[in-house]
Amino acid sequence: MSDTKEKILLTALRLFAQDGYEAVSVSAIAGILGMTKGALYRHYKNKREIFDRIVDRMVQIDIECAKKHEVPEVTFDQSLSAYHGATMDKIKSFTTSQFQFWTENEFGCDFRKMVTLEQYRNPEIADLYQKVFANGPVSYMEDLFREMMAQGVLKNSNPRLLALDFYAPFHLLISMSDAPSDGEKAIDLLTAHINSFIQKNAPNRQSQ
Amino acid sequence: MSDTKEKILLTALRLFAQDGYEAVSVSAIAGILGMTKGALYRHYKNKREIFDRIVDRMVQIDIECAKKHEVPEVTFDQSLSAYHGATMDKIKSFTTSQFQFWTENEFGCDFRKMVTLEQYRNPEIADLYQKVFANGPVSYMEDLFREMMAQGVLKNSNPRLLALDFYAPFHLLISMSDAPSDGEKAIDLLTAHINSFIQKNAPNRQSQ
DNA sequence: TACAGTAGTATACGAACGTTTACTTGTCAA
DNA sequence: TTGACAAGTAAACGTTCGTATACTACTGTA
Repeated sequence: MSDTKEKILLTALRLFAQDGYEAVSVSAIAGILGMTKGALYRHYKNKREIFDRIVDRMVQIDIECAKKHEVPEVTFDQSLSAYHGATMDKIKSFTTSQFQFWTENEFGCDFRKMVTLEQYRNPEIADLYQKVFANGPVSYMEDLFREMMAQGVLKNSNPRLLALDFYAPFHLLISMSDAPSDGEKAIDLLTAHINSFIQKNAPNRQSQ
Repeated sequence: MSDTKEKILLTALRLFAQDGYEAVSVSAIAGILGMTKGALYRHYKNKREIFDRIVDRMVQIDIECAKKHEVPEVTFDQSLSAYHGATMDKIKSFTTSQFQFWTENEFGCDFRKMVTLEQYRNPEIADLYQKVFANGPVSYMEDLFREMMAQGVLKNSNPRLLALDFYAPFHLLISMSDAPSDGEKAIDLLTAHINSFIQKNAPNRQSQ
């Protein structure tokens, strides 16, 4: 059936991520797939629709991902320091899997680049960029950390500043992963950062 | 004399920063300046040359900036904690002035955006992006911190990790500053981050 | 077997692209 | 006063753009 439609979407995304929407021609997309641009219009009504379907796809992936990582409440009693460890482990595994998605998964990586390239000419994409890669994660972590502080599973400090300290290296290491040879693996630096963060911000032990 | 040539350069940069090089037409640049595109070719031999001259200009600004901020050696004896404070104050003022350049100065801000948009299709620009905004600053801070640790004016730890912790919020806050309304000012968060960083990483006092 | 629908090609459309050319000014020194 | 030069316009060049149309081949079903 519509295997072609999917190939068009992925090929277009790959090109949009490298050159930007405007710099990619419909002929180029079709050419890579060994067809003429006329055929492409059987599957999408115009070039813009391909872009929109890509964004739709990402939104759908994001919703599924959020559903999967919905924080299931820890119901049984634990000591604070164990709770800190458990929560932080969850944050750590979620963070590293997100990092791999944005740097190693083809769709994630290309989508991120495409959004990066379109953010300054398209206000909707600018919002999306902030929501997914900048303001959004910081505010999310800020709320999370504030709650953890209130519950005493995180050392008290400025939650927004702490969120910035936690998330910013994630953001920077993604950018650095776009360079061809990085020497040290970005993912190793990320886990080192998270481990150091966890250790530094554990609450003063009052049990165990 | 060549006031027009300068206006062309700045106008082109503004458009390149918003839409990307390919999406900007020569006619658009000329149109904004109230001239026809034919006139533009009196000043630049083609579109690409405008781009190259912009990069040249940035390189020149960078060289001048580096010359101005050449670290003049502190010659007179100081206690370690005072030395830490003095060095960190220098880093702090340099960092905030750099931040303002990339976010508030028109040339700096537009150039940053332009490089961001061109990094995935132009290997030279990719190198430039890494050198100026990612790998470069981290490696620079790493060397600086390593030296400071050796001199005992900074608490011992992993210098690369520390460089990441210091620089990443700078990098992220620049991205966040591109969003129209930020609520809290990015520059205030940056100085809060730096202050917190200085306080956390001061060496254990052994004098004063 | 006839036919409707799908997915493709080939081609054409007008517009816009980067670039070049021929021509018109204004300015200033010989 | 003349003439070279600098800086501009208007128009055209060949190409490519996104999109539309007419037509063809294949496929499954009535």
